[in-house]
Amino acid sequence: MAEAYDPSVIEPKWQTYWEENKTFRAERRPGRPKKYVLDMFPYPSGAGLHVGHPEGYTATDIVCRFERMRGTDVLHPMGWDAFGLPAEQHAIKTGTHPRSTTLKNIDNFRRQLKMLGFSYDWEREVDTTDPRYVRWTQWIFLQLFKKGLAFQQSNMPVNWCPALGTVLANDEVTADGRSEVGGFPVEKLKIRQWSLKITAYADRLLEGLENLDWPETKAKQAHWIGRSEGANVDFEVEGHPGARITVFTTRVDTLPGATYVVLAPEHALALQIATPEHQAEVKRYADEANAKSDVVRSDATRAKTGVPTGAFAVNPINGDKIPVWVADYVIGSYGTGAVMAVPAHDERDHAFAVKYALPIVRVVAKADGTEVDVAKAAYCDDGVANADAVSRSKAPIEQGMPSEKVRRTVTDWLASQGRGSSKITFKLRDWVFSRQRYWGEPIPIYFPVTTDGDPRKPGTKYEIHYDQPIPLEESELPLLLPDLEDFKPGTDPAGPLARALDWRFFEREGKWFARETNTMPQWAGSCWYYLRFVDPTNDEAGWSPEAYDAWMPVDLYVGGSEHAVLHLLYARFWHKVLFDLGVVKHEEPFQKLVHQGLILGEVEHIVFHEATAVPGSRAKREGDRWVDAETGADLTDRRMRSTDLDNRGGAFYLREADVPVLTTPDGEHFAFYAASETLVSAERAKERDDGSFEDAKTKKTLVIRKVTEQDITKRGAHFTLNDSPETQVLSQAFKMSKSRGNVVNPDVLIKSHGADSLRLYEMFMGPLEAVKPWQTSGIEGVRRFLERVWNVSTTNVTGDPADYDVETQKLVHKTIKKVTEDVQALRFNTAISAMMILVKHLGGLPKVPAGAARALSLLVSPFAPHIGEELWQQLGGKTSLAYEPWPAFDPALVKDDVIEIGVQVNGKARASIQIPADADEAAAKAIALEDPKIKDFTAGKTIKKVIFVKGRILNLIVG
RNA sequence: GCCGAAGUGGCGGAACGGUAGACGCAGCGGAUUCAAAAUCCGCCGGGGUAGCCCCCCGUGAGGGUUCGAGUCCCUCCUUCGGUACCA
Repeated sequence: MAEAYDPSVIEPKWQTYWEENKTFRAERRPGRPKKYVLDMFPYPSGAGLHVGHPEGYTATDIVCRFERMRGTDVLHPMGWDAFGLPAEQHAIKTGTHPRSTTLKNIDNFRRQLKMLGFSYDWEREVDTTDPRYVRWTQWIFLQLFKKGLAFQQSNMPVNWCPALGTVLANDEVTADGRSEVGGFPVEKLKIRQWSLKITAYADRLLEGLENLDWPETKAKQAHWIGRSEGANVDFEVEGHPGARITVFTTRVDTLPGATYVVLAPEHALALQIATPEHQAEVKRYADEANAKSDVVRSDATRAKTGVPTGAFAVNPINGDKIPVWVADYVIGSYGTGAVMAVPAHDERDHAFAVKYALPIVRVVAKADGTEVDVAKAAYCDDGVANADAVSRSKAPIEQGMPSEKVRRTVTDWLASQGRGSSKITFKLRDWVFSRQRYWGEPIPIYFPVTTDGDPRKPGTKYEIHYDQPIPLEESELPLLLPDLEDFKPGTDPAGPLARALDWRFFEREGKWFARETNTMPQWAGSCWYYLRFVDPTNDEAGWSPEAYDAWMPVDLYVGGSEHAVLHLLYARFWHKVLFDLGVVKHEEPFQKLVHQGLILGEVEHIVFHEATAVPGSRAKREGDRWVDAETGADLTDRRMRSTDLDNRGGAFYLREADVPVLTTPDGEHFAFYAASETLVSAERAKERDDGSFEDAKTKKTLVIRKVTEQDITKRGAHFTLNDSPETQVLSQAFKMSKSRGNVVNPDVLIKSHGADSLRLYEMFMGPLEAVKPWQTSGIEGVRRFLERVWNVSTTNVTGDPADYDVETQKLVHKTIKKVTEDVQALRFNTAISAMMILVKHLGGLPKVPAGAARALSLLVSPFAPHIGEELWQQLGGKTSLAYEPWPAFDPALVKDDVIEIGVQVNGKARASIQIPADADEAAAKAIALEDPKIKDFTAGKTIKKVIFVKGRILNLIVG
């Protein structure tokens, strides 16, 4: 008896072998096909790998190992997207330099990935924070700058939190304009920002999607780009000969029905044209709108508000004088920041017109000419022009003219009058590219400084001329970050780099200059890493044309769908810019894209109890739980945001119960609840944003209790409690999160079951793209499978061809066919089940043919490479099987001579029969009619019709 | 609201328009064992009948197309993801 399967021995053995032999070094050999298979490289967080990483990485690894065995040259690299906020936050807390944190985390990630046996070419590892990498990120920025695609905007509104000394993203700001962390006031500050002109590529980014083999992500990007065709129309303003309001509309056919014009609060003309008696009101309204957070402003369910300017615009199509309003439902940054309002045919305009009693004029009828009642709701569909449209228009509209034609007619007429033109508008905005942070690529730009001395010395007066940006010479790259001691954001929105005075200011030929202190966003490094992988150590260029030709484009790109829009759109944008520069040769970088599905935690069964809030002062820590100091009862804690609490002179109270919470020294608030005996059925429980649950009716917090499968039974569509069959239980898999405590650690699983089992299980869970709940017992199932693979391949193996029976040969070849096809289609779960069937069969044989065992080790090796290699060696392989030819199947052996097909009578399955594979209809029918069951169903009836699909079905229609 | 994906046993999931539930997990029964673990074998949608034959029902709901629908079409419901005063 051979030794037992022990992954802890064979896995390190083969990992060392691959490393020492550089088994997976990517090389191009003449005359071979190539495949560039790319994983989205990770941000090396301190938490290490989670089970989501190996999912996509195993999928690509299987493809790569399979392709190598089929003679393909494979590029399969890995690297680190290593700039980013967590390392910087860690630095602020601990004073550890982000570089050392980052390097430590990278080491940990690399160790974990190597333990999983991925066939990366580790000589191509890239790190976006490496100066040799940063150099070329900055080089690309300079190209963008020189093409005018990187530019500064001086008054980009940002969320500035003075208390935290930092700029916040929109989702870090609460609805009432405070910081999510700490609840400090947030101001809208207009600061100078770098932007990239991605909008210049909007059309090409949209068109480029067409021929890509991408999933629904294409639709998401198209939606994000948001192209709309319409027209700009100019309205003159009465009493302001120079002023002209340009509106963008997609429904220029409704122009005769425009009864007022609305400007965004930030529109430049708003204050200018407001009449004296309306000035103050317009100003107040604009200020209020500006103070509102974007979250509040974009809440479409909010009632519309607005104020009149007192001014009147002239509708160019009929000369009508219509009022000009200011309202925040019009967005300043989309279109022209002004709309013509046609309440009869636009929902928002309708709601606004009803509220402020503005006239509603109907100019579109249904296609058949019938008029729609627009008193209650707008009619927004296309239709035909009605009589009013004709009478109210100087343009040659005819009654009954379809909307599409009216649009062309009106646009042409406006153009001829010089009052409008057709226009295409995009939702896509330019990409704000600067961050007021330390741990990012410095922007390789500096500015002239006028000063009365050395601007590095305190008290020196100086002025930085941001309007005169100067790019660094390419030879001066990379521009590296200065070493800082203190990474805290300060009072200066220019960011922490502004404090590195020796770095920031420099003197050249008697003149002073100041470097840009903003850094690039984390997206920058990931915008081109796939290009660096083809030539990772090149110091003459980001990549050479030869290396590019050898490997690009990326043939398969696998990563999470959370990057469906931003990363994938930004990278495509840079690629197109590089294409225009002639340094890349394809318009699109990623040919085929697949998103692996999220892996959720194990399913939890949850029972809800009514709860009573307990004052924070009574909560006592006991081990890792909280108890009520008075009653000794277990308490459930809930972390609260200060904005959800009542602040009474510095003491925070729960709103729902008027009970004080516990506030920790670092400003976190915890509410506590004691469970009551009263159960609440799951259909009444509603999950809150913070993960806690409330009663949908009473809005009161519910306490949860986890139960096991033994405690519950499925009744109808739901699980209910055995002890209380009316109480529904919530059975749900939640997203893995530290706070929920349902995170599965790959290190632990590798230790207990081995990397091969983990890889195999993740592929066996279900389709790659699907969201799937984790099930630890499932990994034990695939572990058993690997044990069986091991046992059939190491025990009783016979080299005698006489023992290789035909049935086994057939099954081996069918399995080869199935696995080959499934791997090519990325259907790994069904490929594994096919191998399970083969192993089951081999296990039942008195002796296992060596040919079958060898085929099995080859087939299993892309999925579970360590056991594959080990068995291959034990079966006589002299070297790694990584380049062993993938087994071919014999078509003759895949076909069966006798097959089983179903027989239906009147479309209902009644029996199955064995027939020769090449049997024709008559033969099949004859055999079927001999079958006793079929005889029963056809007895005394005539066969009216026979449907026969060769190899599939026989259907007898009788009557 | 809009766009997209998906609803199949106790659970994860299979199924070119052709015998629904492959494969695995959990469960049940048996073999092995002094015993247990491990392993191996068998059963495993619901109901009827009853042991092993067989019949009926069954892929979110309701219609439709078809000899035949989990699969195609229409309407609706639910879940998940994205997005949202975008004129």
